[in-house]
Amino acid sequence: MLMVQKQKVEDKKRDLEKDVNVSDVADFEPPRWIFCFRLMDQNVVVGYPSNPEGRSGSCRNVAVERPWGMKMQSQTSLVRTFGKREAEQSCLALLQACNTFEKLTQVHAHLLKSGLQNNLLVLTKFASTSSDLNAINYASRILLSPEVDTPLYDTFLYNTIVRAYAQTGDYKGRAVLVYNFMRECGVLPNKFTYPFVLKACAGIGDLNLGKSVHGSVLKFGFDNDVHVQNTMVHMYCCCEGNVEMARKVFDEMPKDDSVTWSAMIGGYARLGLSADAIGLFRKMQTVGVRPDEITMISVLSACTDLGALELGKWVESYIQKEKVQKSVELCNALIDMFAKCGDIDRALNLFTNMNERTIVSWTSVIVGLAMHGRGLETISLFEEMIEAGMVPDYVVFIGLLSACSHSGLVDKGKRYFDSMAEKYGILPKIKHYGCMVDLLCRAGLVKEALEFVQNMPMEPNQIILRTLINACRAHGELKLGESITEQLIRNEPMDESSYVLLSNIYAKMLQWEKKTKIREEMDEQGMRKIPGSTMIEIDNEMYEFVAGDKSHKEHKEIFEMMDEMGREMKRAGYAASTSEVMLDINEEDKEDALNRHSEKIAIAFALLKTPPGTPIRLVKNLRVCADCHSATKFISKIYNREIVVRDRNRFHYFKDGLCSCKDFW
DNA sequence: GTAGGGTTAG
Repeated sequence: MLMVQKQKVEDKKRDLEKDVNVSDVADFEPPRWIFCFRLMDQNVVVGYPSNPEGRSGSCRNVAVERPWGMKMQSQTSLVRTFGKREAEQSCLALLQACNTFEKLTQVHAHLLKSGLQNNLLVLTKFASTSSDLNAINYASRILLSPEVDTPLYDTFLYNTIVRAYAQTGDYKGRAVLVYNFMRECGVLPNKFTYPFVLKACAGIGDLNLGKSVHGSVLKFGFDNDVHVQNTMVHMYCCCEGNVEMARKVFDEMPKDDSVTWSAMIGGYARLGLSADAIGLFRKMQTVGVRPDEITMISVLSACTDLGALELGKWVESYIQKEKVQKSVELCNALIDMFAKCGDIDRALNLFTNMNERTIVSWTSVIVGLAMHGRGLETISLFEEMIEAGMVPDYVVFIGLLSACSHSGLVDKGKRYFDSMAEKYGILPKIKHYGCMVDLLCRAGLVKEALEFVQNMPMEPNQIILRTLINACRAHGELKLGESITEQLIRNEPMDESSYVLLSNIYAKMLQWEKKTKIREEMDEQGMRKIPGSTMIEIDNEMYEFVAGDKSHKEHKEIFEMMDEMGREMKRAGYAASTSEVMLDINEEDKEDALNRHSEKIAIAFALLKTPPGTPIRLVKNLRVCADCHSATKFISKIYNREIVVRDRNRFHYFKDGLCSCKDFW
């Protein structure tokens, strides 16, 4: 008679929806050994199926409860009836049925009152499955209290708490504390403890603890456990400056699997060592380890970083061919890759054909469109997203605001910024303020931008100050720029980019002595300007050029090509924009310096290496300079080539002497 | 009860 049909439960659930307490319990998804639970005169009955051996088909009431006015069988009688494990499971069922921390404490108090003492197994299990920090704290407080004696489950219990904290966003440090406490109590870690605590170390970048855990792993001989070592690789990759150590662990592992390779490839990719990531992926294939979906996501992220569209396309076909499972996340990575490697239409195409989209899918296309300067499309896509019932998060607003900024949509940007808090309840973070400063600065509203910064609820960061300084330089507010830069250098005296900014301002003010002094100071401190570089992919190989680069074996031919380009451009009416050159040299030398920019070298190389009419794709590490921008426009017309340039923050499509950015960048 | 992944202003 306790065989309640599913339909009946559903009906009851619906009837009782108004009653918060009961429906909370009814929402509970029962573990598999509990086959039914039903609501009977407002009592909750947890029923068991026939036991695994197939004895007795009847179910017994293990816990009968009037909503939150508890009437429980005592633990001893539960144990007598069902054995220890089942008794614990029934407690767990009740605790899991609490979907709020408040309910948890209530139920736990009742359990204690009914003689079901501190059931640590149940509590820690609850904490580990809960994302509620309060629940984890509550359980760990009990576990760590001195009067608790946990002879049976020592390591397991600690593992559970360490794991729960390791999975939190901001409290991974507590996982480390619990681990330390566990060691102090003389509880030995096992092979499951290490991945948890290493993950926490990785999350907070605690290299010292990571190393000491590594020592402990060696001491107890867990260094032949592939799971432990995989997390070790991950940990070293996440702790700054220790890729070499990660690689050492990786190289010395007696056996590895796709996870090991993913950890190492992903580590390289996250650190921006994209060429290493791709190289290791190629090695992985020669070794014969089958890459999985997650490997492919890391590889795609490396392609995205390099702007390696051809390689990215190859990865896509590889995914098809090898039938790698195409999850939403993998699709998102593909969309991001195509968008950032310059094939935004392919990205849009993939996006439209997805049957399930997450906020990340939307964000990827929105950011992609923003990078391509397609501001109005970005906005309509955002509106479409809202209509589709997606809840916007703070990341998508960064994409949206930067779209407004790249397309000069000042009023729209301001409106969306205000709507964040008003309409969507998202408090703008410093990055959103940064977007707004950028928006105002690009539109030439330097004074308004300054006012905006002064009225911000937080202190401006270095990025915002730099945006202001660049705007001051571009719009002739040199004195103001100088004073902000000096402030910037006082804040962070060891950052070379501030010195570069200041020296650029002095160049523009024609104050060569001050500029030389800055350069000397930089030399004294051993600082160097980041050299501008341009990358190009030809026949699946990436080539990188810096200004005046003669490292390529065909540099003679390349420079001849550049001379020819220069002659053709002059004939077509090109004049070098020497005002951007920040060197104290004469006009002729300035022109020469411009001609040797890495972008022009890469274009000359591409003209030599690719058949007429094929598009040229370039990836720069800095923003494209005014002279290269103008020169590239000329070249696109003279040589009848589509030239796609991804610079530090957006795409430029050069065709027939025009650029898609409409000279606004 | 075990590991590994993606989106973020200049």
